[in-house]
Amino acid sequence: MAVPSHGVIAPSGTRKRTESSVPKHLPINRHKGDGPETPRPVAGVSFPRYTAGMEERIQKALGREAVIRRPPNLDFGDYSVFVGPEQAESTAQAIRNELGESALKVEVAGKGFVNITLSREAVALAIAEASAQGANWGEGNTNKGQRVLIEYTDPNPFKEMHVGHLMSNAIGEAIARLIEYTGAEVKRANYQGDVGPHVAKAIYARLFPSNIDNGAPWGVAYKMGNDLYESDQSHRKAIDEINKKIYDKSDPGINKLYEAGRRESLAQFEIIYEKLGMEPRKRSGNERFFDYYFFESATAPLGLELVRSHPQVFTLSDGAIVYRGEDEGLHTRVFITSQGLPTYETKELGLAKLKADTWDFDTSITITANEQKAYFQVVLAALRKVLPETAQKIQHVTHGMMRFTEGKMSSRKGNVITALTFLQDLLDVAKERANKSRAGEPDKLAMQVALAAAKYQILKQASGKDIIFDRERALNLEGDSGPYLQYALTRARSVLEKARSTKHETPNKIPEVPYLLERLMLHFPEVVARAARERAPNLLVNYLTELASEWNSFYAQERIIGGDYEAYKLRLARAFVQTMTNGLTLLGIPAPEKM
RNA sequence: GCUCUCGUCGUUCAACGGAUAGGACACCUCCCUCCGAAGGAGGCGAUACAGGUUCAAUUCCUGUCGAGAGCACCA
Repeated sequence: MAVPSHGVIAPSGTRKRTESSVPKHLPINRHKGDGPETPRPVAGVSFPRYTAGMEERIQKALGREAVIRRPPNLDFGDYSVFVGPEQAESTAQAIRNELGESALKVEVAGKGFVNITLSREAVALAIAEASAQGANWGEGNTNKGQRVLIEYTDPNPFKEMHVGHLMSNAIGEAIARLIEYTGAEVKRANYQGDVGPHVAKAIYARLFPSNIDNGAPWGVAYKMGNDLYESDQSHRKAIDEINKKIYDKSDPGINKLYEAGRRESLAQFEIIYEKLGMEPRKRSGNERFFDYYFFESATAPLGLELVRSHPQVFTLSDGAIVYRGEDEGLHTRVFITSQGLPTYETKELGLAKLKADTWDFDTSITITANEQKAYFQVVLAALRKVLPETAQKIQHVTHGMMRFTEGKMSSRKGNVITALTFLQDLLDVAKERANKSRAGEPDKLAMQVALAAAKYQILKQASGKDIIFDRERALNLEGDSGPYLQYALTRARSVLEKARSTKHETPNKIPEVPYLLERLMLHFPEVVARAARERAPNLLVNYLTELASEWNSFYAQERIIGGDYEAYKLRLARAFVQTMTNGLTLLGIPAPEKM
């Protein structure tokens, strides 16, 4: 479904380190002296999954459902669960028995919290695991065997892709990757409005050379057509005529123009998907970045068939066929106009059927702006009566709209920010920095940074809420931002690179007390699992921001190369690089080598 | 008017009914003879209002005020 004319724009940037206040200066790891030997994984032997399994082990000890979380302050421990004052002591004992030597201490605190602090060995093992598992670090199996279809982006041919589509794309792609990472088979779908009044408007503008320069982009033609449509009855009539002709393909001249416009628009979109860093799903062809491309021209007939074959579900009203949702607390919506044309609602029904016919999914997720929430509920209500088994597999995830601080923007007023201009603005700022950076290819880096800035702003917020765009803030590459994460990553990489050339013989010792950095890092798999479960990439964004902050602190305070515990600190740096790289990749944010 | 969503430092975002409400931007102090200052350390600063439920409420319920979105032939 095409994302409608959102208000426009980008978010501003801020928030980080949200999940807890990690004190930066515990009297940790200051002492010298010999720590225990680092546990080493034995080649070819899979070692116990201390971290990924930790929550499960605690859960098992509890014997019932309870929320296990990272405490608000790591002073309390590495895991915390609230069980109430009566149960606290017995629960603590059960957890002690279950965790054994993995836990340094399990204690009752406050009015019924059980706090669990991992042993030094357990933390070190988690860090070793992070590096050893490489690109698989953080993977889960909570969605193993699931087949998930996810539809997002949904730009309309003949119109421009704007920032709203960018939001849908960033959120959809991140959710797709998160769900894949937890074991599901994921197919990406893009649903596009290649028929309908907006197409007629664009074609109408193009039909008459006096209206518009024939070489103008289709997005411009659409705007022109829309203005004409609203300005005069005769234009409106003519455009309605064209709309019909597009549906029934009765006019060769229009058909030709239509085919060209559709092709040109779609090709343009693919270029943007590539810029956005999507992975090609197919080797060649014009449609490469999604597994499936669904079009309204295909869903319309399917939807019409569904509506017409269920006269008991729909009712005739003023010549139109409608669905009355009042009984379900919804409202009435038109499915077939009095002129006999299918509306968006009917096409959506057809889309549900088309999806189900195309791939046998367990779950179908659709990402749209939240202004479509009520509409979607009506469609879903109708679908439950028409295709009940498909209806129950459908989930709707909504995102807020981008709005300007100066006031509301509207596509009808023509002040929409297109996807390309938005990216270009960020790119211009990023370029200034990139040219002064250590990167070998500043242009490439600038694009990576611009993408990071854009996606971070979109993904950092809980979905469903509007994103307020403050241009100055949006273009600020400091503080809570995508580049902040990238910067932390490249500094760690830089240390590792330098360590390769300056080789020191250091004893393989580890500090007795774990650094906060490692204690934070070991939670990565759990964060990924939760973000996937809740379809909430912002949880991962928050966590990575906190992690980057902790790394920057660690880096500022601790001498790594040439310092105490050099080998262990380098191992930590390696684990951090792996965690940040995997996290950024899951979000669809580029992880540069240098910057 | 009806329905839904939302009101948290000056601004913009966190906090899955639990611990001292956490960041960033802005503002004020500090820190590059030392692995990268797109960085680090510190300071200032908030739950719209009124009730209710609960051992415990930013979170759940009711009301008031305020903001946004949706509400029949657009998508």
